[in-house]
Amino acid sequence: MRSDTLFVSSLEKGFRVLRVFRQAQRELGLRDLSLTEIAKLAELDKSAAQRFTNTLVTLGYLNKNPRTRRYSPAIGLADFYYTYVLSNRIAEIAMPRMIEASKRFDTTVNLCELSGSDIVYTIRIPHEKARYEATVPGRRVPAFCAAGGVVILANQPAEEREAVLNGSEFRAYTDHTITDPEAVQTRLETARRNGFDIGESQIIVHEISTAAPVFNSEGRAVAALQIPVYMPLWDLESTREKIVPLAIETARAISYSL
Amino acid sequence: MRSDTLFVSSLEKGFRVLRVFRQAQRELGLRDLSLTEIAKLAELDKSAAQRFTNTLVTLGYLNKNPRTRRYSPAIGLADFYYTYVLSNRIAEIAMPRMIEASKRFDTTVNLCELSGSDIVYTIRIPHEKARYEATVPGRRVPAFCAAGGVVILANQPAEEREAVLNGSEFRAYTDHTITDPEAVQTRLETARRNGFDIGESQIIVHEISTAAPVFNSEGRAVAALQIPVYMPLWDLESTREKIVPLAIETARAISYSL
DNA sequence: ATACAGAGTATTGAATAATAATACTCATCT
DNA sequence: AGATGAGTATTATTATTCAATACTCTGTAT
Repeated sequence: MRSDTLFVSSLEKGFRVLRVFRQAQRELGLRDLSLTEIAKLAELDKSAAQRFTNTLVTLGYLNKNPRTRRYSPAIGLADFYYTYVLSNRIAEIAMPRMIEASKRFDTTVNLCELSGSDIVYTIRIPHEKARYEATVPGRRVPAFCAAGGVVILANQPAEEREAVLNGSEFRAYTDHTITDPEAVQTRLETARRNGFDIGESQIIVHEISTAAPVFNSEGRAVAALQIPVYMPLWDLESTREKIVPLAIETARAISYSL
Repeated sequence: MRSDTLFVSSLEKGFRVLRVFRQAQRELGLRDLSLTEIAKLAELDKSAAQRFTNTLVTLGYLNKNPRTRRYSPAIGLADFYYTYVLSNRIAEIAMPRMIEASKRFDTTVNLCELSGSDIVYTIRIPHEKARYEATVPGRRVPAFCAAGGVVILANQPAEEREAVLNGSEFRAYTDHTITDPEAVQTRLETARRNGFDIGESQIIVHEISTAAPVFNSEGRAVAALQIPVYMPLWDLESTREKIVPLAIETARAISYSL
């Protein structure tokens, strides 16, 4: 049994400070925070907040505006994403194929991977104007209702799928989100049988999201190739006819090269 | 004078561990590392390396392969990029304009910002197949010879520009890289006068890199809009005729909305 | 104009988290 | 079979971190 002496709590506190900026964006719509706000959100006392923010500024991961004294995430954080994607072989293999796929119908093309009960969009080829947060990599959305999450979960061992679903909160993001547990299961079964999933307005209203699973050499779904299109330019029929084959074909091309 | 008691050295050691993965990619071509390699590269003793890697795995920022016992960057690191770009107002304003610009001639379009003596590509709209590391955000390149860096430096106060140049190593990346200090200065002056820069094969052979500065409301260059095109499909003349106006126009549109 | 409250900064003695030396296990190589 | 090095686990020591507190500054209320 691993001992707590192997856990460095000061490091965890430092990351806790970084994470409050994401929380502030999501819950408060704030791009920057005062020291007192950071202390509260990170559940640290004032001098701990002072020490950790000072350290993060010195290391280049936070900026401090000298006039307002408010803190914001710094460009040094982009280094970590770069480090991550450069070690991500799935992303490297997918990238040229996604760029090519994006041109077929002038659509955005994304790669996503499971993380806990979420999926993370790790690579994006933006092609259409959409909400800013849906154009940049790194966004997390719940796996149970996102097309990319559905196809990954559908193609996993049953007990792993159940563990993820049990850790999920089946919350509605739009009026169309499928949250009934039986309907969620049916959707997963259909996705497994079809080899793709189409979600309509599950997270973003008017978005038709098509995804196909990417398999590794052991036959395990490790990622999903996802192509969002938008009503009214696209409808379910045109998506089935054009986007579904493209998603499946691109996902397969990636899988074959893994 | 700020005291060292405000610096949390355990936090710095944790980040030092994360940064060795980037170093391993760059210097050793390795995607994953053993505990002993991490200890060496991070200049930590074995049990410190054990404690920090264990903590980073627990927090979701490193993966440990149970079979090989090697560590690699984890998807949790993408959260930090997302946090950073969501707080980056320049990127948010730039994104739809970059997507649109990308379609004009079917080219990649990038946004970059100065960081130390480097520029970091913070947003990329990939459009052509290129080296993988040139298609994902987060890549750092030296500002003195990259077109994006040249136009940012050219439009900054003289003492800030000199500070960056003095902190730069004028190293050649290709046979074409301009490294002579006088030639670097001439290039900066030309870029300032022209309102754009074109670099040919400065960092990547056969790449023609065009950049125009993005100004904030105080008239300060805060970013650059950069469009790479590749020989032999493009040459200097067609780049001047088509890409330069597009870069300037897109950078201006971004500047006007800041 | 003045007083007050809260945010932010700076200091420091004490506590405990982190250090790092070391023992042990296991796999690989000779 | 024995040696070596990587990795894991343990623990006494120490110095890093904690957190209480003093001080400064700014904005707001009276």
